[in-house]
Amino acid sequence: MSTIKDVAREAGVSIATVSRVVNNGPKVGEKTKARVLSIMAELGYRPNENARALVTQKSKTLGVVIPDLSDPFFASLANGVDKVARQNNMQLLLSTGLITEESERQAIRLLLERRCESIVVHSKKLSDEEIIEFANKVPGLVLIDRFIQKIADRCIWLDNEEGGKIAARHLMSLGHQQLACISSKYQIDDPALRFKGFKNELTESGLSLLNQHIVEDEPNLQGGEMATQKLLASDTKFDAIFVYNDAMAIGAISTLEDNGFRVPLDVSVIGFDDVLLSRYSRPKLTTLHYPIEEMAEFAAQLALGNIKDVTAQQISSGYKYIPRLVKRESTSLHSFSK
Amino acid sequence: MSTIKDVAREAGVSIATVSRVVNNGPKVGEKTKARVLSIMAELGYRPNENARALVTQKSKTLGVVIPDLSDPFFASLANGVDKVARQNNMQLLLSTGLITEESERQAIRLLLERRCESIVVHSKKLSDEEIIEFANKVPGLVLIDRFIQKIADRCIWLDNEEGGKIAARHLMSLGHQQLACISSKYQIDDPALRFKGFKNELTESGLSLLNQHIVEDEPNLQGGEMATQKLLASDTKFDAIFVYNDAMAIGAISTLEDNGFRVPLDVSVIGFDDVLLSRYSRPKLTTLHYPIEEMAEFAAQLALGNIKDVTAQQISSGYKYIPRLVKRESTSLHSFSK
DNA sequence: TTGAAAGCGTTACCAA
DNA sequence: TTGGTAACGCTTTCAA
Repeated sequence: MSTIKDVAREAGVSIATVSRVVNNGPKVGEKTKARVLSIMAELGYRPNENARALVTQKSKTLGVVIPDLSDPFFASLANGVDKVARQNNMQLLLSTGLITEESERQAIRLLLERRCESIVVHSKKLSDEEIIEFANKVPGLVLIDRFIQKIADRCIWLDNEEGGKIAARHLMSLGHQQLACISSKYQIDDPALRFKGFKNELTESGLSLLNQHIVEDEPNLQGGEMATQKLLASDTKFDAIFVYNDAMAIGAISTLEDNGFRVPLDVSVIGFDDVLLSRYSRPKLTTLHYPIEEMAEFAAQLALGNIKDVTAQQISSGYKYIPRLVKRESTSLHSFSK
Repeated sequence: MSTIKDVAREAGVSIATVSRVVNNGPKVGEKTKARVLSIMAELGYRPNENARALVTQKSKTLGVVIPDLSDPFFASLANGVDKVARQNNMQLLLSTGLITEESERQAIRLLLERRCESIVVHSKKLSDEEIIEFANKVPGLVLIDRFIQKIADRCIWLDNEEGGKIAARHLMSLGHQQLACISSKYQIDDPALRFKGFKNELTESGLSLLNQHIVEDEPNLQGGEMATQKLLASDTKFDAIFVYNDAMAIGAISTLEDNGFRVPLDVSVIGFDDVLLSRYSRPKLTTLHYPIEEMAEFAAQLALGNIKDVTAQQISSGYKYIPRLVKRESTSLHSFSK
């Protein structure tokens, strides 16, 4: 691959001049410019970005740390960041970190070694302290899907608790009174917060959520099916289910129908996330929209320093997103005839 | 961010020594090594990969060119490449190219400028000639989902035509005789090849495919629904449908059931791709598995030069993958009672 | 308008 | 076992 020197030699000019031509620099004679340009084309010259990064101290690279791309959720996240990267003439450098503390740490380090000045981090395992440390070191590091008070102004997160409340209100507004929940068996924050909000909202309306009305399983299709079987086996009565995510919700619907229940006629089902799946299910799933791509785009802009006017609100509680209720076909007015 | 010089100064050694420590180089005194290591930790020193890339002439980066990450298909592709990158201590640099000729070209160029020596390219718009030119320039450039004879040994592609044949055989083996097709309205290679294979296989068995039995629409859920309505409206008889992709197939099932047809009892439906969706649909979709992630992993290994023994077969027709039939619930024996 | 040269942070070779 | 130094390909002053 030819270098700036080759071009300079062939064109009979100095490398400084070639550099000026490459960068559309000022003050280059029309004739020299034309000659250099033609030599560049002839040689197929392409400037070496690594060398540029070294001298200019900027990498033209937007880093993103996620477990991997196999989960559509993270693919959407990465896609949002990539969109912004492209808008800003930068490229996406992916650093996948699985879900161990050490690999998350390593993923961030690799980005730092490439002198990536803007980084969107999704991390569940690293301690608050370590993340804060990284954040202090890198002004362009931003946290997505997690809230840490000390770096609140760099956190972009979803209010899961409010999501639970919205689900509760929706179900109650339809006349449902016997609510059940299907949760994830993994004890991370998200499910806990969603059901906390859900439960609190019920309580405020004088309804209660019995323990036997909450079942747990793997957060996927099969998990949803299994959980629903447990629910049916437990012989409790319910006319609506709030499910941890869309995949489980679809599993729940499947099992309900296999057991003679019609959704939403006999039982309403509401999911969470609003992934692609929810529009493909029959009946189409009512769910809470998790605007991950939008959040990721915002996070990227924030990392790039493109967000200017920040309110006091945002400085203290970060950039909080509220899930939006998407009414489709899996919930409907409770039929009191039953 | 501190540099190797800072570490050298603080530790009272030369930068050469620090470099040796960093790279676990040979011949470094235990005591100096320990001292340097502790200074490095203290300063939070991280080697600058850009500088390294400049001097070593390797980027530790695996490039991938795709339209974007919003399509799960491309996300899987990228995920496959990323897996291999990680196994080889490299990182994924994403270059998204939309679907215009110029942006595909630009996406490849950006990767070249970063001196990415291994690149997995998905390109539909660039001409064969231009791709060959790039390939000649970069030994580590590999083409996925496309076959070009002159660089056959660097092409990883799916035999769409064979996929169509497999679908035809499956449907015929179930006793179906009145076949219909739902295709994509976009005239790219894939649908054309799939239906060509399908049709040919029918012909060989003495069955024919009438023109009014082929309808087209957008390759998504709604498109599948619309296409199916057209099919029903045309008043032709059919007992099985071969659909361009899973999304359309799910739309087809939905419309069929809305019109009183039971799948697979009255009509068998077979899709293509085997995306996540197909396992979530009811009935679960019978489809042809497109092993894109596996293909992407292989492509990445090939780009890295990790594939050694190549057969004559592969040199002449590239790395050809055959879609695999996945029997689920949307196809079944034709009931002759009807 | 052009060129010379310093410097970006490394690695790797040659001496010591 | 260590250090000095050229070189990687480029940008950016400073002079001319």
